[in-house]
Amino acid sequence: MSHDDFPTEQPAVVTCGLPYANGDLHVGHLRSYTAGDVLSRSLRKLGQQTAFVCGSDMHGTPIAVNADEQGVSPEAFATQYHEQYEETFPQFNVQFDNYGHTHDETNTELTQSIVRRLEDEGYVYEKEIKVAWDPIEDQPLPDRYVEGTCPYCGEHARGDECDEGCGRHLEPGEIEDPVSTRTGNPAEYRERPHRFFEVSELSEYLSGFLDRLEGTSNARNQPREWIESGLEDWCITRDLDWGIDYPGEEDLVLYVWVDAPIEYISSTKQYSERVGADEYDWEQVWRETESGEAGGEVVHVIGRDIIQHHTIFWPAMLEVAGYSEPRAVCATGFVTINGKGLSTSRNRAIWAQEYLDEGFHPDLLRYYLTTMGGFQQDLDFSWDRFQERVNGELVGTVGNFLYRSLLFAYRNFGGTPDAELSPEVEERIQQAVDDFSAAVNEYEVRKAGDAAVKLAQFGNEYIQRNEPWKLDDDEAAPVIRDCVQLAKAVTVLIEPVAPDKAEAAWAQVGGEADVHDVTLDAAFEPPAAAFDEPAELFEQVEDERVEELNEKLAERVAETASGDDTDDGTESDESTDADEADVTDELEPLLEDRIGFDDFEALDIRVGRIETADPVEDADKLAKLEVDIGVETRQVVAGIRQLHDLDALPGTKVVLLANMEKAELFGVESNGMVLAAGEQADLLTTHDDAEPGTKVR
RNA sequence: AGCGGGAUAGGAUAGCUCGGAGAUUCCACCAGGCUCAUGACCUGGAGAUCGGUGGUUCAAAUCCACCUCCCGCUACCA
Repeated sequence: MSHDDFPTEQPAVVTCGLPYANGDLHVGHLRSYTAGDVLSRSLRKLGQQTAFVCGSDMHGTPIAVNADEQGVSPEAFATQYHEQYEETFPQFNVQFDNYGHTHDETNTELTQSIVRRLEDEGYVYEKEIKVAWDPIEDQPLPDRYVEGTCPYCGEHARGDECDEGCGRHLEPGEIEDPVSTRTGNPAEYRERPHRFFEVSELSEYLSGFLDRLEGTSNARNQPREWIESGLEDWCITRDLDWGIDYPGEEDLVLYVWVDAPIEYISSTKQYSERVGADEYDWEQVWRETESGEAGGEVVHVIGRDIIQHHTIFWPAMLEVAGYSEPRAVCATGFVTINGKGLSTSRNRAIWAQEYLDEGFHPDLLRYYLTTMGGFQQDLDFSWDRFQERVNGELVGTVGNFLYRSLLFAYRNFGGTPDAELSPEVEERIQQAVDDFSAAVNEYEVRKAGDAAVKLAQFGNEYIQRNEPWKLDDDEAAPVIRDCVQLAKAVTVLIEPVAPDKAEAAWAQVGGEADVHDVTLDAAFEPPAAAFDEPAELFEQVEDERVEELNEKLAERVAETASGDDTDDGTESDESTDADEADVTDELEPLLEDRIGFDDFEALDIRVGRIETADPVEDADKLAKLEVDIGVETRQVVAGIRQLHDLDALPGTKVVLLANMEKAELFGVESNGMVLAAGEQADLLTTHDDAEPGTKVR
C-alpha cells in the first residue's frame, strides 16, 4: 500500500461491511453500501484499478439462535438472506465485482490457513475459561445464548455485549447472573479450554497503524482510547456447531469476527480467479512482499458501530498473518428517520424492498444517501427532504440543464455544433474534475457528487447568460458546443452517484465506450456531432406522493407501537424527557378492543400512601418505595426519578395496582405498580380524603 | 449513569483536522429577469450575537477549559 494520491500504481480494493444474514435490508444498510459503491466507481473514474467486493456474514450465534427458533438449519436460514441480498444490491446499482459469503469453501480454507499462521507465529494460546452452561440441557451457552447482568454497569445485558447499558464488549464468562435465553434456565459456569489471540502484544503496532490510517477521523480516534486503556487478548473460539471449525478441534468453531473480515480477502480472491490474475491479482493486493512491502490499496467502508473490529482485531490478524494492512477505514454515521432513531422493532424504517416497490429510481436514493451530509455524521431521512433534494437538485439543476442544452442542440444542430470549446468552459470543467479528484482522495463521496451538481449549476448560469435562443445559428453554435460539453462532463462526473441515469444521459450525448468504464478524461472529449432527441432524465416527486408516504410510515409505526405496548410495559423503555411540543403527535392511538367489566374487576387498584422513597442503586430512573395500602405496606420499584424529588415523596398519596405480578428490578423486588402518566412519570393521586387501602373503581 | 454524535439565518446543511477576506450550499421568503428548458432557469435582496461563559491569540465558528441543551444506542451488536 502507498499513501500516494489516487490513482496509484497498485490495484485497490474497496469493501463494505458484510451484511449479517439475519434480516431484511433497509435504508440504514444502504447508506454504507451506496457509499462504498460510489467510492469504488469514483476511484475508477480517476483511473485507479479497483475491485469492489463484499459478501454475506453467515455465522455467529444470532443466526444459530434464530434458525433454531424457526426450526431450520442455520445454513438454510442464512442462505435465504444471502440470496436476498445478492439480488437486492444490484437493484440499487450496488455492483460488487464479487459477492460471496463466509460459509463458502474459499473463506473456510483461507480462514483456517490464517488461523494456523497465527498459531505458527506464536500469537495463540489456550486458556481455561468459564463458559456459561445450561445444566438441564447440558449444553454450552455462547454469546447471545446467555443474558444476565453487566459486570461494569449493572444493566441487563447480552452475553457478548452490554447492549442496554454501557455498550461494552463482554468476553465469555464475564456476564453475571447468567440465564439461558433459550430455556430460561439459570446458567452455571463451567471451565472450558478456549483459544486466545494475543492482541495485547500488538498495541504498539496498532498505534502506528492508526497513525498511518486514512479515512474518517472517528475510525482513528475511537480505537486510540481502547489501546491506551490497555488491550485484552481476544477469545477467538466458541462452543457452537455453526461456524468455521477451529483447525484440529472437534468441538470449537471460530468466533465469527475472525472469519467475517477474512471474507474481504476471500471475495477478492474469487474475483481474481474469475477474471484471471492478469486482469486483477488478489495476491498483489493482500499479500505483503518479501521485504514487508505491500500490497494494494485496501479501503474499508463500514458503519461506525464496527470500528473496533476493523481497526483493532482485523489489522492485528493481518499483521501477524503476513497480509497487508488497510489503507483507509471510512465509518459512516447512522441513519435516522424523520429525526428519530431508525428502529426495526418499531418498524420505523424505510426498507430496501419497500423503496423499490414505491417505484422510485434507485439513483435518487443513492444521491440522497451519499450527498446529504458529512460521511461520519448521522443522516436523517425523510420523504420531505427526499422530495426537496430530488426536485431541487436532480430535476431542477442537473436534469434540467442536460435536457435544455441537449434539446437545443438537437433541434438547431441535430447534435453538437461544429465550434471550438471556449477556454472559460474548459477551465470550469477542469475545476470540477479537480474538485472531484480531491474529494475522492479525501474519501468524501458527498463532495464528489457536489462537483457534478455544481457543474450543472454553472451550465444553467452559462446558458442563461449567453441566451443562445436570441442568437442566430452561427452565433449560438459556440455557446451550444460549450453546453453540450458541459452536459457530457456532468454525465461523467455524476456516474458514480447515479450510474443508471448517467448511462441514459451518456446515450443522449452520443458517448462512445461505456460511461461506467471511462475515466475523467472523457469529460473533455468532443461530444458526438449527431445525436437523437433527448428525453427528460428525472421526474419530479409529487406532493401527494410525499403525503401518502408520510402517512404510510406514521401508520405503520403507530400500529407497531400499540401492538408492542402490552408486553413492553415492564421494560424501562421511556427516555428521560418527552419532547413537550410533540406530545400531541406522539399520543398513542386509542385501543379499539373494548374490555368487559370482569376484565376491569381483575385489576385490584388501591389508594396508597408513600412512606419512604429511596433511589435504587445503579439505576437511573428507579426508586424504591414503601407504600402503605391499608392492609399492608408494599415495597414497589417505580421508574419515577426523572420528575420527582424523592425526599418530597413520603406522605404523597398514590394509586397502586396491587395485584401486579411481582418483578425484580436491579435486584430489588417490586410488589405492585404505582400508576403514573407519560414519559415524565406524572404520578396519579387522589384529591380528597380516600384512605390508604381504598379500592379504586 | 455509560458510550457516541451534535448545537451555524424560518428549516436543513458545509466550514472546524492545519485559527485570518464579505461564514457555504439547498429549501422557504421578498424584488426583478428570462422564456431554450420539467410547477424549470438566472440575477439581486432580507435573514446568523456561528448554544453559553471564560481563556489563548494581533486575529477564534475553528484551539483550550467549564457549563447548558439536544439527539442516538437502530440496522449494526454476531
